[in-house]
Parts: sequence; structure tokens; C-alpha cells
Amino acid sequence: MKKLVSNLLLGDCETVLGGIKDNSIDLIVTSPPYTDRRADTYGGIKPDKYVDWFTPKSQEFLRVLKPTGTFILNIKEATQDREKNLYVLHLILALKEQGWHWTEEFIWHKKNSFPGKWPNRFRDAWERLLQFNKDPHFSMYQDEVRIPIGKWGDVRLKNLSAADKTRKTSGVGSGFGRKVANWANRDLVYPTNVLHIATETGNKNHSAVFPQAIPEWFIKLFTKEGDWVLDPFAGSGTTLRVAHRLGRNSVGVEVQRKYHRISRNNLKLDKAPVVTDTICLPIRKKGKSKR
Amino acid sequence: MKKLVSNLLLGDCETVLGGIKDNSIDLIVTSPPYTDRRADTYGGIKPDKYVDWFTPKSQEFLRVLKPTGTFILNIKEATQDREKNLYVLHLILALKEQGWHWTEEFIWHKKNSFPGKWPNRFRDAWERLLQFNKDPHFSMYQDEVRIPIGKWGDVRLKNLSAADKTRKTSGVGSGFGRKVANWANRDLVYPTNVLHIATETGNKNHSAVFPQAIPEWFIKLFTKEGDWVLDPFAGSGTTLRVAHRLGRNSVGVEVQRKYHRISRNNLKLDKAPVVTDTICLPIRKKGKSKR
DNA sequence: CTGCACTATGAATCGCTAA
DNA sequence: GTTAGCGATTCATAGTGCA
Repeated sequence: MKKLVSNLLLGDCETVLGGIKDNSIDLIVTSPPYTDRRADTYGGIKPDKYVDWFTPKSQEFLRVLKPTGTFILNIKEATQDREKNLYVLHLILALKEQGWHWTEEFIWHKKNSFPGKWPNRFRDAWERLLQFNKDPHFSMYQDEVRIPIGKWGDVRLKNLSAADKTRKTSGVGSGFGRKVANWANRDLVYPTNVLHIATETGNKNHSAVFPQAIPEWFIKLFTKEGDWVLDPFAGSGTTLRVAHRLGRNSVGVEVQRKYHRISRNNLKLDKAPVVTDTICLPIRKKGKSKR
Repeated sequence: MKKLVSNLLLGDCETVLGGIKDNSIDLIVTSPPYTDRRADTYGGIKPDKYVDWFTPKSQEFLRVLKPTGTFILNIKEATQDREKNLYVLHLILALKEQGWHWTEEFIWHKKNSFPGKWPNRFRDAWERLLQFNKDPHFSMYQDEVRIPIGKWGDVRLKNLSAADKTRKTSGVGSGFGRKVANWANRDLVYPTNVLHIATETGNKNHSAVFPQAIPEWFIKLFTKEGDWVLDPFAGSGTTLRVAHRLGRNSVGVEVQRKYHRISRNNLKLDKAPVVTDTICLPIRKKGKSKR
């Protein structure tokens, strides 16, 4: 097995990614700073400036991503003056304009979102996981994320009725037919586009934690071992750590020195090679260990 | 208790609603035809025409809705050429332009989503439930939709959707209230903005049914007894039936004679007063029983 | 009336083929 | 070149019938 590389770069991804060759990344998975909310830790981009702030960066993402690659963007609009901001909608339209294909919107349902309410709304228990591609024909390894079948399956596969053994055609004219026998004796099935993942609580290192399960799911789904994963807003390095654990090479970019240092320390604990303050082409087979 | 009214009008809501006074409706909850789909039963509006088709209608919704009222729109963009259509995003922007406030987006997680797997995507298991308001200070009765603490993710939808589906032997309408009474001694908590509700299978009357649990949840949340509920795309009349069962007045508009007739028959079974082919001001205290 | 077994079907999507 | 039609694929839930 080839040696894995975890590159961690300090700086703004808009400029730092300039050192990476075209078409070299298999998956970009990231959770950028949203507007205002975390003004204390990040700059806090104003909603009406968000698209202008983001698109030069996504232009670089488009350049470094392989044609078969995927870009996953975790984002949710903030509420301001009791109303939802529109910048995420404008961002999707701008990315489409930039040449991205909007192929899917996964929902991250935050399972352990605890009950609570405000005068005019309930607890927010979901976020968007937007999928963009350079080309509608991208790589996808669906078998890697299969889940156990529902309990109903136990009964079904024992007693297959006559109707289950023959293919039947739907009456609504959709051309849909079914043959239950096809999935008898199956214990794993394909998931849906709703991800039920709990938030990880108690992380004090970074203000907006991405639970490990999110990058893990997408890394398994869209890359194979040895592929390259990029997180241009690396934060405390969750994506890089998961990538390394799953046998993928990775590049992280973080603009804040504090989080960059935390990520570097975490990666050292994981015994992942770290290249900091150095632009390292991900297509190179080995990363330098310079600090 | 005052006599309840269920008005069912035949025609295009864009014109039919002209007979309703300004600021007279407390809640609009509806699921309009999406683009292209169901072209055999509905017209099938082309994606690039959708906003132009919808906004004259929503202009009327804006007029008839009370300042404290709410508009809930169930919609989802289709996939075309391996990519998501943008018309829902354009529609949200157009409604904002029209003067609506976009206050929330609930997610309807369809527990039993349509089966299937494709080379580039999984099953689609969610739809949007967009909330719009005339004024950010709207009426909301949050206590009415509280759920028992604990396994709320599963139990809630079970009980909500079971409301009218207990065997015919049980009295219609008593199901949910009785269950709430049973929970009285337990701790009730507020739900989140993710609704876990199964689609209702086996409905042969309409190709795209709204499960009863959806209008039920919003009617309880945004109206009180005696208030007025409007469904401008009434379909087989699910919203009206639920409104009547919960003690709310309602107005439904349906453009297709076939579904209009089905709704009327259903409402007669419920012993709800029905006014068809007649414009009836919802602020009137009684509806005529003319056919 | 309850419980269990079995049946029916749902706002789906992709890719190929025929026209 | 463009579009319309059709086959293939697939999971979970509610309703019905019967013991």
C-alpha cells in the first residue's frame, strides 16, 4: 500500500489552491463559514456579500476537481429579522452559472437536535448538503454506503408469496414494476438522500463541528482508496483525519493560524504526514515532511 | 359551537379566489402540481414557465391571507438530464419579490420513499415545506403540536398519521385528541422542523396525495378552532377533510372536475357542508348547501 | 377485538431504442 | 440531431383478510 499524504496548508484557499494542478482532486467536501453567525471566530461575511466572497474560491475548486469528481457543500442559510436569508439560493444559481452541475441536495437530519423553540419557530434540525459536479457522469461507489434492511425484510424473505415472485406492473402507468424476490436474502440496501447523523457535542476546538460521519459517508461514496480529498475550509481538520483513516490522501486549507495548529496536532496524533506552509501538488506520490 | 363550513369551488384558483375578501384566510396549505410530472392528470407546466404560471395565483393568496396568517407550500424540484431543476429556487425568489417573507423551510422526510437506485443517485426521500408570511409576526400555536419526550422521532409520526386511519370502527376525529390525552401525564416537548411522515399508499383517487398528517400538523400549529383554511389546489380534498375534522372552516379550489367531484363526495361522507360552483365568502357565517 | 400474514403501491430516474 | 416511449431497477408502509 502506498504511503498516504495529508497536506495541511495555512492561508486563504482562493490563493493557496493556485499551487495545485488542474483536475487532480476526486472529492471536495467542506463546510464553509456561514454568514455572520460565527463572527467571533471567522470574519463573518455579510449575507449580501456572500456570493461575491465565495465564487472566486469555487472557481478554483472547479479547476482542481477532476471531471469525474464531486463537490459537497454543507451550508444553511441564517435567519435574520425573523426571516431566512436568500444567499444560499443565490449561491446555487451562481455556481450553476459558473459551470457547476447541481446534481443533488442531501439533507443532514441532526438526530440529536434537542427540543426547544423560539416564539416563531422550532428547533432547526437539518442542514443542506449540496452536491455539485463538473460533469453529470461522475464516479460513485454506492455499495460502500449500504445500510441494513428494515425489519420487514426478515418476514418477507422467509415467506415469499406468489405475487412477490412475479414481476407486476404498476397501475399508474409509470412503467414501474416490482419483483420482491429480487431483494430476498438481502441484508444490505441502498440508503436515501436523507442522512440521519447526530451532531458531535462537546467539541471546544472549533466553533462549527462537522461530525466525522458526514465526510466519512461522502468519502466512501465518491472516492476509493488512494484518491485525493480536499477540504478548503479545514477548520479543526475533521475531513483530513477521516480521509487518512479511510486510506485517502487529502489536502486541507485553513486560514486561521489557531485552527491550523490544532489540525496539525491532531494529524500528528494520527501519525499522518503533514506538510504545512508549503504548497504540495496532490498528484505527487509522496509529501514532504517539512514544518 | 358554530356551524363549520367547507367550501369546495370548481375552477382555477387564480380567478375563483377573486370572490373572497381581502385578509380573510388564516392558513393556506397546499401542494400544487409540480412541473411536467403528472402531465396525464394535470397540465404539466414546463419548468421555465413555472414561475410565470404560479405568481399570479400567489398574488391572490397574498391578498386573501390575513396579516397574521401563514402560507405553507409543499414542493420539490424534479431531476432532468441528471441534474436538479432550478425552478423552485426561482419561485422562492419571485415570491420574496412579490412581498412574501420566507420565514422557514420544514423538511418532510418521507419514510417510505419511492424505491429505486440509479447510477448517480439514491432514492429521493424528502420534500420541501416552505413557509411564507405576509408579516414576520404571525400567529403560531406551538403547544398544539407537542410530542412526548423520548422516542419522538418515531412515535410522533406514528400517532399523527394514525389519526384518521384507525379502523373504521373507531370514531373519526377522536383518535388524535384521545392520544394527546393519554400523554397528558408525560412530558411533552416541542418538535423540530423535520417532519417524519410516511406517504399514504393505496390511494386510487388522486395521483399525488398529501398524507393527512401534513395538513393536520400545520392546521394545528397555525390556526385555532373556527379559523379559515384554504387549499387552492385541493386535489382529492385531503386538506378540507382534515380541517373539518379539526373544527376549522375551509375553502378548497380544484380545477379538475373529476377531483372536485371526489372531494365533494368525501366531504359529504364527513357530513361537512359543501358549496360547489358558487363563490362563497369565507367570512360568511354559514355556507349554502347548493349543488 | 387482536394479532399475524399477505397484498398493494407510491410526485422516481436512467438509458436504450424507435420514430 | 431530437424527442418520446418503454423496460429495468428497488424499499417501506398501510390496508385487508382471516384465525
